[in-house]
Amino acid sequence: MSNRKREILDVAIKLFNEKGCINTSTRHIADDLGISVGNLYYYFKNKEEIIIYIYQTFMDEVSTRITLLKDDDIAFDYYEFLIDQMDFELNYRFIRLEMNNIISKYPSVKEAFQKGIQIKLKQMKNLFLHQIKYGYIKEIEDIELEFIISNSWIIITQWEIFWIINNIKDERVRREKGVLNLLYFMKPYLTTKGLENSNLLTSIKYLEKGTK
Amino acid sequence: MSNRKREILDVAIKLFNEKGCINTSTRHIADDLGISVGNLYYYFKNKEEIIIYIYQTFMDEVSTRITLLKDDDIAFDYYEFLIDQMDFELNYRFIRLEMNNIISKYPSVKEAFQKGIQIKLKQMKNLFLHQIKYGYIKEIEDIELEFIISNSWIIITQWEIFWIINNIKDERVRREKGVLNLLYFMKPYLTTKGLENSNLLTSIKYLEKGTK
Amino acid sequence: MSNRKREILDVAIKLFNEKGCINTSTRHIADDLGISVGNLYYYFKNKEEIIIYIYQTFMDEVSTRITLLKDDDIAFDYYEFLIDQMDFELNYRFIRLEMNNIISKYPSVKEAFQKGIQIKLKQMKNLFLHQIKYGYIKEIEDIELEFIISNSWIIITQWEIFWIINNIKDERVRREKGVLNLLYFMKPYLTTKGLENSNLLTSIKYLEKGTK
Amino acid sequence: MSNRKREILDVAIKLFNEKGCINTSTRHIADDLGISVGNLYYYFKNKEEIIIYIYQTFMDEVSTRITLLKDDDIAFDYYEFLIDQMDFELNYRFIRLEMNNIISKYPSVKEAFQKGIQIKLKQMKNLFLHQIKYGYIKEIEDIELEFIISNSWIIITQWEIFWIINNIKDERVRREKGVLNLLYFMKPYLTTKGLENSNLLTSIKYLEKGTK
DNA sequence: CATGAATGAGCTTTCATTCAT
DNA sequence: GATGAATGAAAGCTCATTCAT
Repeated sequence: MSNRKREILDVAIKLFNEKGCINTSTRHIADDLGISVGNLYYYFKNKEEIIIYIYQTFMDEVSTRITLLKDDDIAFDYYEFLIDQMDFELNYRFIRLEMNNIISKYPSVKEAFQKGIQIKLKQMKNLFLHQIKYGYIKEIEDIELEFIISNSWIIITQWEIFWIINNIKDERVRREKGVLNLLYFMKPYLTTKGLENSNLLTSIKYLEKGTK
Repeated sequence: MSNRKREILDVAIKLFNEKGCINTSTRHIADDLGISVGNLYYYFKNKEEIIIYIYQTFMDEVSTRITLLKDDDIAFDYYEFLIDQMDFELNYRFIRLEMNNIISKYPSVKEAFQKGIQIKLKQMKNLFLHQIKYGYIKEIEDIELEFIISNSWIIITQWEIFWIINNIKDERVRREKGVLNLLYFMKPYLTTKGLENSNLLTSIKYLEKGTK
Repeated sequence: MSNRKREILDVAIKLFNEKGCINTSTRHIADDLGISVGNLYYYFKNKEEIIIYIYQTFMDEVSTRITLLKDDDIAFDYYEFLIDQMDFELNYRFIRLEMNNIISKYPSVKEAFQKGIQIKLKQMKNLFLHQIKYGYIKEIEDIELEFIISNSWIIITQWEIFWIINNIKDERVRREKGVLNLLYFMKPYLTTKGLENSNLLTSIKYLEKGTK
Repeated sequence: MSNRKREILDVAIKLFNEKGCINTSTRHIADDLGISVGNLYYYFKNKEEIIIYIYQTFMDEVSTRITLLKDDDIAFDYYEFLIDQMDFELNYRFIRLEMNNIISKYPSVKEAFQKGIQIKLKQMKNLFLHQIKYGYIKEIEDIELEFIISNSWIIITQWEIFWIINNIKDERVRREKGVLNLLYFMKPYLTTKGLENSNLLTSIKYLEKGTK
């Protein structure tokens, strides 16, 4: 990918996160970069394509970040995973926050989202099954597991709007709250072994100090 | 409130839910009602005010719907409450789905949202404390309770986007999935007494049949 | 139709004829009239609609101009009909001259054109049949008649481009040449009775003087 | 002319005929050929020049195609001439169909057209005079001949728009109709000798079968 | 010869809002 | 109360053309 294309995407991501994707015009992006609109359209055939490229970048980064769990008796590292994950997701906040508006305005983006979500859900299921197998997470019936996973997805992607409305203005603080949201969500599903051997509880304690 | 004002709000709500708030123009609302744009602006000074009024209507209805729990030893009626609650929330879906865009475009709406969320959270907390007091829900430390409640809010308000992206096209089916999301979310917090005496488990079973 | 709507159409017709329909932007029209573009779009939902309205106006005027031939033994008045017809057609020159470009850019205009042409062809056929019946025009086989009529249409609608390229700059002179094109085209089909009793030959003579 | 220049013209002609000259961008031409826009502008200083070159190519081919009638007593071969002529004109349809737009957008193209038309008219006149001399076509006064020739030009160049609007979608069928337009146009001017000795009538019969 | 990045003006269209009547 | 004409800014996008390399 050419440098300029990268630059456009970077500026677009920045502005989308700052002001919202819907509220950011192609001219805004061009102006911010100091190029002409025509030039922007030389690299991308329309705004939809910009969004799709951003989403692909996002998904690519997601893939490289996957904690590949080998089939070993090892507890999941909640802290590292979540801090890392959410930190990086902040760079693409607009995707979660404006998902519905984006979908209804740019239909082909919806397809990209649908593919992306399938991958995420599979990864999450594998993670759960692994932790169940080695006794870190309690046995769960399959149908319940499906809903636990969808609840995880909802919390992972939608926590931020809650803290925005609750007027937490510091992005970093928000993110820590978001991590706590997920840690507390997971807590009841852990076995005694899970609570004793994973870093879930210590992570909670560590983050709660920071939050105060 | 004058009849006309009410009519405008009703049409606005209808269109916002159908096509999205951002995609619905003031002219569109006026046309649908069969009045002039000028007249619409006689009743509301701008689009922002319409949204705020809708949100107030929404909050008012929320209040009247509150299951006022007396201080009695009685299990919470999950089924009736959630079905009723979510059914009614469908009438204001756009608020949840476009929350972020609305906030960033109409800053004064944010304040209304902030007030509204405080009320909701207080209600939810009372409910939890009541059920804990009578042994239907496990004892929970205060800080954990805060996050359980924020997680509840996130799931209650944000479940729909998950099922939309997962291509569940029937609104009714989506809503039932949403109810299941919350029921499964609550399940681990219930005591044995809670599981035996509340209708949470039977509600789950009942809804799972329908969903298939 | 409101005055403003009429004004917009009039300015549009003027500019379309002067600079071409394709080369005239909606902003040109608005500027020429001294109104805002927004206002123009208040009256017409898009440029296509403007064109269709113009074409309808055109066809309506065509209808009122139809020489309704009763079933009497009377020679067709070439002069009055053609001078009148072509004079008025000058006001809508762009339709003939840019037909192909308009059709390919505004598909729904094509349908309007198609309907219009059918009416025209029917009228022309009736006229021929009437003149044949009373011996002013020679007997013609049906299939030949079809092609004579299509040739008439081609000449009636497309003569102007010939005289433009041949550098006849005066619109009035061009029109007289156009009339002569059609008179000469008709000439071979007239019977002796036709030549003696209609004003075709005298019209030719009259116009030729003017042209020189 | 360099090969590359030729290639550009060929692609331009192809695209102009397919999608219209006005609707074909320089970038489109370059892409179709697989060269850069910059390179295209190395060979032609602007789009206008491309059109002029195409028109010159067109006129050159016209010249080579001229049936040079020697001063012999021989009937004109309508069929071969017209099929050949119109077949080849299909390759430059856009010139006839968009003539007016092209002229008003690219004024210097107009001059080229003007020169071209003069040549054509002269050829046609020679042809008529030759056939009159040997009694195939009736005697015609000079001024009438001028108009017959201009009518021929109009029909030869403008027939297609009629059949396009009449929804004849097959190019080949359209062309045959166009040939018939001209054959029928010529018919009344032929003498008995002309009708008996030329292939005009047989051509008509032959083509009418195909058209049905 | 050839590339392809860059420009800037222009296009059609939408929309919240105002205001004279 | 009610109308609806009017505004002007802004949106997404296209295109002929230029120019450094």
